[in-house]
Amino acid sequence: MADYNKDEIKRIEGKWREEWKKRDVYRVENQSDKPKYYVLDMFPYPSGAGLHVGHPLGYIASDIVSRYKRLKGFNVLHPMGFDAFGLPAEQYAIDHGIHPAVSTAANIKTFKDQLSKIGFSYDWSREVQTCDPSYYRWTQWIFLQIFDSWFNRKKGKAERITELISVFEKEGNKNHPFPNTKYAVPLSGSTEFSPSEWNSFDDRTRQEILMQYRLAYLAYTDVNWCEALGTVLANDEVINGVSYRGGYPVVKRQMRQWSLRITEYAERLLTGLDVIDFSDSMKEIQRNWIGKSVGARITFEVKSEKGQHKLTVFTTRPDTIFGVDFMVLAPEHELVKEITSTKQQGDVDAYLKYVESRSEIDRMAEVKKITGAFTGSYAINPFNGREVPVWISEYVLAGYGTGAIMAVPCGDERDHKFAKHFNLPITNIIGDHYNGTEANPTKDAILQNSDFINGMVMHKAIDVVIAKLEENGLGKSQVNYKMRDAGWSRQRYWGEPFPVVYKDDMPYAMDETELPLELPESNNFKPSGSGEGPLANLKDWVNFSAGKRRDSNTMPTHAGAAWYFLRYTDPHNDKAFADKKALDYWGQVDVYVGGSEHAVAHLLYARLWVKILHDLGYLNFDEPFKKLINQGKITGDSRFVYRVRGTNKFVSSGLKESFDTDPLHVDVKIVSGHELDIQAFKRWKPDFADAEFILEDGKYICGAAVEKMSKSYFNVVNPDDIIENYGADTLRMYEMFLGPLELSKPWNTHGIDGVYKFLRRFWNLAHDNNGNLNVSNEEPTREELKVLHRTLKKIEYDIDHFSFNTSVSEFMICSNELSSLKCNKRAIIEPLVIALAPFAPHIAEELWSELGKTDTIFNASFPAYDEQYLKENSFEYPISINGKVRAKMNFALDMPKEDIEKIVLASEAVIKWTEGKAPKKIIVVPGRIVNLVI
RNA sequence: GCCGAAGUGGUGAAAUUGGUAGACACGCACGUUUCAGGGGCGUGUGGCGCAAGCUGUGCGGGUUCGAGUCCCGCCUUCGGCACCA
Repeated sequence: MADYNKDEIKRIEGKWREEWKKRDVYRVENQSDKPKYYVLDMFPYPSGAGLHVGHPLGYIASDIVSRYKRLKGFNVLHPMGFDAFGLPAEQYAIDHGIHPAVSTAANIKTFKDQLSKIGFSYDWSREVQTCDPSYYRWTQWIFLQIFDSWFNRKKGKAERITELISVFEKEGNKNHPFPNTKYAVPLSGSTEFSPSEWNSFDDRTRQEILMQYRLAYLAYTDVNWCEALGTVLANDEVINGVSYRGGYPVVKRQMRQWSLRITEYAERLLTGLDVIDFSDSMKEIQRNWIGKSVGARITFEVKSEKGQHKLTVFTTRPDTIFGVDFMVLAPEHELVKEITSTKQQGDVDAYLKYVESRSEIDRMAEVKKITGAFTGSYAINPFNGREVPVWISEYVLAGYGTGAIMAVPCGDERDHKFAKHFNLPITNIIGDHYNGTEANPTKDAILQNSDFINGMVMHKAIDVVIAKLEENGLGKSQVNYKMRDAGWSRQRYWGEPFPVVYKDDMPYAMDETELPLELPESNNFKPSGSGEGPLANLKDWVNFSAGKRRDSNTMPTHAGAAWYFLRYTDPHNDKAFADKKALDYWGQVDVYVGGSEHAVAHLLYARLWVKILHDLGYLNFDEPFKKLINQGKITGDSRFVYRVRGTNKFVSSGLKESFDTDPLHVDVKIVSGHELDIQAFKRWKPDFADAEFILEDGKYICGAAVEKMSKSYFNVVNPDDIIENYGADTLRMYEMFLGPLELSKPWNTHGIDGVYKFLRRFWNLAHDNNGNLNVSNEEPTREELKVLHRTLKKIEYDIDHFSFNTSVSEFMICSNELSSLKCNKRAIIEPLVIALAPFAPHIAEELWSELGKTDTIFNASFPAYDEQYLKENSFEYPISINGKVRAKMNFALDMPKEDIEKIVLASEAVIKWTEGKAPKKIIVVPGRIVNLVI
């Protein structure tokens, strides 16, 4: 027994870490009489750099929640694992010749060592690693279920391919047309076939047709090809049209690749957002990504030298149909070569050549540049027969809608600029709302020059026009989504191999019993150069048998992460991805804590996989995460010294303007606040051993900047160092105290003393000067009970609202008050120790055991607060007029009776006088009467 | 440009949802402790003012007995998307 100092903290924390492990207190069972609660962290990618203080932020929050829920009587699942496939390990292997499996295992060990010191309550027996064959066996298995499914649009859900086949046998595909006509190529001409046609197709044709429907399918899709790196890059490795690494140009190139048909789930992914508890911004990011727009498809006739053609456009504004002054096609549009007139051929060819010459970078850099060419043909407005010219231009994207638009210059800014640039006439259909120099996209104008919708308000005319289009067979209402299908092939080594075998170039699912298809051993991680991944180098593996071939691509890291939360429920199962009973028992994740950077990719894929597995009957829920909390990033607080150019002289920040200087990052460890420790600086690097300094007021003051934590900025704060000096409990509480969880904030170790002092004071409440336990069994006073119950209530409220910074404050207030009351009563201390346990488990457990408890504090129950102690300082007084309560007043207990009477009379008068406009509630506090005016 | 979030002391931030703005903590100042010290404890600390007092939550209006909180219009910062018809 000693003071709560550095050595004692080490002893306590070490002791309990051991003890908890020995007693296996974190193990969770899959059945219980208690209600379940599932608290999940986004599992980390184990990078080589180890943890910095930013990483544990979310983990601490989720740990507090899970410990609290456990104290509240829930059976809590709180697992951890590793997203262990991925590019950095592969890149490291290329650079250092160390196999990804080796470096990944080493990194995982480092992570676990660091995590274990922070006192997390993970059930490590449930750990998963996505690169483990016993795990990715089931990633591959789920992939095969997706491959074996199609989306029945009539029912809005996924079904087995066998059901589609029986539909084809009975009725052909007339009720289930190809989902994506872009890829519907196996049939010559028509995209519709009858049952008898289906039955006459050979197996190869059938497979190709089925491929068009599968939720995991092969197709020629664009990839980002980087010639300089000789490899394909993922979208997030391409920044503004150049490679993330090296900044080399990137071009689009077609390759046969796997995709997931996530677009079929666009609507469900969108409506699902309404029933889950994500932040507004997170939902908004997903909504934007899905990008739903409602409008109509309208078909125009086009007259050209070669004859009549149909041109279909998508528009969200069918009400502007009479303002159409021209049409624009994407340069890639298939109709371009059909309708280009002889006279315009030169212009069009020149333009197509120009478009082709432009790289992605050029396009992005010059978005505002207006270019285009006239095709020489005219389209006919289906309502009034007006002929308008058809142009081509880059600003119309081939990949969205139909790749063609009807241009309404008075209402659309881009169309307007285009019209002005090429001197095309502009029809005004919105009267005064159009000023002749700028388009106005309003929906509230009264329509003019608009035939049968003249005089109508625009937003009301939309449905009228659609009805008329459908009536005349000229178009129909249509919903469009920006979201594209998800590319699922990566030309990489360190990922899950696709569990398929190609025969005659068609992929067939491997048998379930043959899984996992293990990643073959290799020491060659370099891309094959042909655009294929490193696995293509392993010829024996790829062409493993005559006439049979394996896929040389691997899945993206999103694959393993799309379902890991399901595996935690039953991580050692080798008969299924998880037992149905376990899945049903744990159900949805109640709280998911992680960074907002996964807003689109990971969260959408996880939601997609769960929806598919739900449709196929494996899950009884179709949203994985009930509630999502995005913890903010913790940034680094960098420090700079200023070296006078060409010298070894360093000038203090305030004086640097008088010199020509270069800023250099300096290790934050040798700076106290902003003052540099000059001796430590001289020792830091040999170059600085005889550095000279120009000081201000005898000090060297450093410059500062908030940046991402990075080794190269020397601003990384390692949690191990904090734990070494203050202990894990202080680290945990301080990270929470720093500010609201969702906020990003720079790390600053300065305030940590406050939290440390609190823990010491709390410790001292129950200990005498010699460090011996000193609690009394006296009955607590009303005042002490008030402090206790107010604290318990506040802590409950705060944890339920994920407001951990205020709970830490509340503990401080509580301990300050108890200190000044000199309260060391067991009846007060004991419940507070339980309340503190989620935040500072080590010290709580130690106090708990000192108080004579033999069982771990985890199995205690969170003390309930009692309202009766909280209402004591004020009372409520109803104010009645004619026997009806019209307002309530709260009076402080110590308010003199005469004053209360005066106020009540005055209030009644006010309420009568103002006829009910008076306040419902008036707070009256000592020394002040709030706004009583007669 | 569009969408989302947010602007409160020297600093991190509270404000139980419309009711004493700045809790709690850092920092700072003063005091104290047989205190060598950057340690412990205590007091003070939004600004102006000796004071009573005045003023104060990005800016300008509004609603209300009462606004950090609600409404309208701006400004700034941070995130997301970016020719999506």
